[in-house]
Amino acid sequence: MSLKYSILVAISEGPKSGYDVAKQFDETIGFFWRARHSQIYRELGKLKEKQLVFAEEMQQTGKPNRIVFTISEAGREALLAWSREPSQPQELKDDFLVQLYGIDAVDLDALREHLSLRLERHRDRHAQYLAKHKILGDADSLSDLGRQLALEVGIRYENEWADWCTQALERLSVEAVAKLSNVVPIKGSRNKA
Amino acid sequence: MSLKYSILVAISEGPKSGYDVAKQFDETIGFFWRARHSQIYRELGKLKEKQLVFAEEMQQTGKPNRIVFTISEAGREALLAWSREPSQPQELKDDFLVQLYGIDAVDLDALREHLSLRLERHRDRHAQYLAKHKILGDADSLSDLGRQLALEVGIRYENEWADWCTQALERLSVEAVAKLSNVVPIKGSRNKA
DNA sequence: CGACCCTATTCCACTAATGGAATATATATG
DNA sequence: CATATATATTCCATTAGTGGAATAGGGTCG
Repeated sequence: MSLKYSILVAISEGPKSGYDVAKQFDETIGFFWRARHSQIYRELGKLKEKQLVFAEEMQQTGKPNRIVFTISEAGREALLAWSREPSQPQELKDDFLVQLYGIDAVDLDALREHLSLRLERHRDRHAQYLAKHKILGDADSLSDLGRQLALEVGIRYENEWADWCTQALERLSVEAVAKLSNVVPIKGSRNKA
Repeated sequence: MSLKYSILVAISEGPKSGYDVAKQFDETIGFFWRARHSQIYRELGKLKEKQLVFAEEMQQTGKPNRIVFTISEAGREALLAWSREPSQPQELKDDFLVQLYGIDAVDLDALREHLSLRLERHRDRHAQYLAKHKILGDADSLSDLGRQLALEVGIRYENEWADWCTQALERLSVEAVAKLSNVVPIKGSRNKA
């Protein structure tokens, strides 16, 4: 529900075109709320209709005209109102965990491969967040502090996942699983064999 | 995209009615993939159409007839195929982080309140996952190991969030912020004041 | 005995998000 | 010169998810 507000936050920092917002989503806000440019433009249209932003068309040649959006007083109020109602924490929602849950019905080798891929990816992301965090340095303003804290969620998140992947790879290794399988076949009362 | 497969996983354990699946979602799979019963019934219908499950109506009096779904061979294959293609890790996507990012445009007191609420909630969830994990004991079968690993993601996730909330509450406390604000107003070139 | 929860499913209106095609020009890179 | 990249927006088809009403008889608790 808050793509709308994510965009409003972006514009609250200063007037921006759809293109600018999309760029900012790629670089910063998108860490916490991803969106395609098509979504952004559509949402921007709605914000304009509701008069939370106003639009100004800048003449350009060669490219389509730039439409610059500025937040309105109503927009600022909407942002405040939004921040006052509690938001739902993101639920864990992941194919991969479902696959683990149903591990008996699934291709174990594939799972291991996916684990390695994820490990890499989480490490990358972790490094990315860390770099952004470093740039902020010691937060000496409230707005830096906010961004820092937000990034720290990202850092923790990716770090835990990476760590978990490493563990999971060990505990699901061929050798580790072989040790298990020897013990269970008696108990394993699944519908197959 | 994988509500479909989450349901298929549930049914792969043994024949179940929509109601059974919904219950299981409340208790276990739903930790990793939430869904309303209305979604489940709809998806079940689609699975049946695609012949990944077959349905058998059990006569009952008093209540609507129970429709029991059993996985088909095609269903098992679909599950395998699904597990072979890599899944996208869940993106961090959270209103709260966006609010932090836009902290200047937002109600700070409200933010603090929400942080406390979240802290509680994450602690609750953490305890919940931990309890489920304990029940599994030392995983002595592959399927237990899978479930254990899945739960461990939940445990880590909730734990990190709880930890972060605690930190954030300190660093966003009135006193902490007061110290900041004294330093910055010169630099703060926001559009207000 | 009334209130409420459990079993069990169907249906529907709605909002949100995905993802990519289409269009058009300037500038930079090799 | 060709190719790619950056600027800038519009449109659209589709999937996924939310949330709650409607129906209906059974059992449980005080």
